[in-house]
Amino acid sequence: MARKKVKLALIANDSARKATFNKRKKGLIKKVSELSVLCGVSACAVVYGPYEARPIVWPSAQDAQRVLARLKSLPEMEQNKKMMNQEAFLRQRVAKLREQVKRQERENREEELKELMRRCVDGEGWGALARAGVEEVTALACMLEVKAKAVQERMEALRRGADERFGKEEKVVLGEAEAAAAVVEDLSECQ
Amino acid sequence: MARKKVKLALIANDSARKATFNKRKKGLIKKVSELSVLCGVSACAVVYGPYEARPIVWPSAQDAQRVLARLKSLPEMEQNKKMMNQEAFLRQRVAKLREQVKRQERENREEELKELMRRCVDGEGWGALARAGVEEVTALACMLEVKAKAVQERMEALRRGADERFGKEEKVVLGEAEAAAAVVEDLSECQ
DNA sequence: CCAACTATATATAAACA
DNA sequence: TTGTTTATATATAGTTG
Repeated sequence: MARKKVKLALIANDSARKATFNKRKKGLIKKVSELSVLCGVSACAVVYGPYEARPIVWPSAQDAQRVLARLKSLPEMEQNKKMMNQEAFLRQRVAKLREQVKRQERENREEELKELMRRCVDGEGWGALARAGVEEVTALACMLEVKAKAVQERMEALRRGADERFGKEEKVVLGEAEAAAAVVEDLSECQ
Repeated sequence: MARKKVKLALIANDSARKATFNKRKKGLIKKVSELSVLCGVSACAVVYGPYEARPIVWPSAQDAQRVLARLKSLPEMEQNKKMMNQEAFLRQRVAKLREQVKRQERENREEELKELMRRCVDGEGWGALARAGVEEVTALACMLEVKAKAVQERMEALRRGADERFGKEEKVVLGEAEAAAAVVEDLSECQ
């Protein structure tokens, strides 16, 4: 950020990397503390340096421990169970959706639509729509609308069913499980 | 840090504080990720916002858990010294990653649609929609609606033009080409 | 390697849209 | 209010001693 723009990649030169590390670590801590003070929020940062055995932590270990406690409070079994339940539930709904969509089919126009689609994905691209006759394209538009509506309605019904099926408490727990999962995923970049 | 130097204290004005929070949260996450990449170190940040139920975490929950586990193994005295506000850091990371995923999905939407269409016309039939994931089908529905609308609008404009200019074949063809282009463009409205 | 010193790159507070 | 733009304040890469 000075004298020259630095490419966002591991700094090859060893001493340069260390120097940058120390400078930026300091700046980062400052930023965190400023955010915390200016906005009155709880915030923390942890940096495991390759040059230090222990991580630099700001502002306190208590916050980190609280986070850990929250994550731990979600039994993994519970999480997996509920996630599986949800997945199975969704699968079931998807199966119903398939039938619904099938019912919407109108055999006569099916082949027309398929033919147009075939042209769209087979070299011609979307321009195939323009090259098709006006009536054909109009029919396609109509069919697409019908199909889209059917799919969306099915999706909504799916969501309503999910809401009924899962009680409030369960939903909260589920949300927490998701949050936990998200948290777990997002930390993957930390060494 | 601009226009005027800000005193390091809680920002009294509520909206100003919120604005600053969002700006600095973003900047902090960027700094953390840069430090991590440039120096090849593990680092994370957690920000508990007063505006969000869950903390912003960077870079991922897995790393956070590892970091937290490591911190736990440290004597408490040590912890207090080195701990940073991890939860907020982690929250930020999650938000950032989600944005990236969103952007990527948006870019790929066109291809996904074509792939789905390909499956529909290549043996699987409409059941391909059902076998696709819920999110995929929902996105498809959105795209179909947008495309259908674009096509119909173009067709109407085309007909109006045709009524005015009796059988100018060339003009009509040109209009249809425009319609094709419009259809492609309008996908940006999806999610 | 550290500290200090610029020249630039970034971040961002206010002003605007 | 949310998103841009602008003018400054900060952060920091490369340099020097």
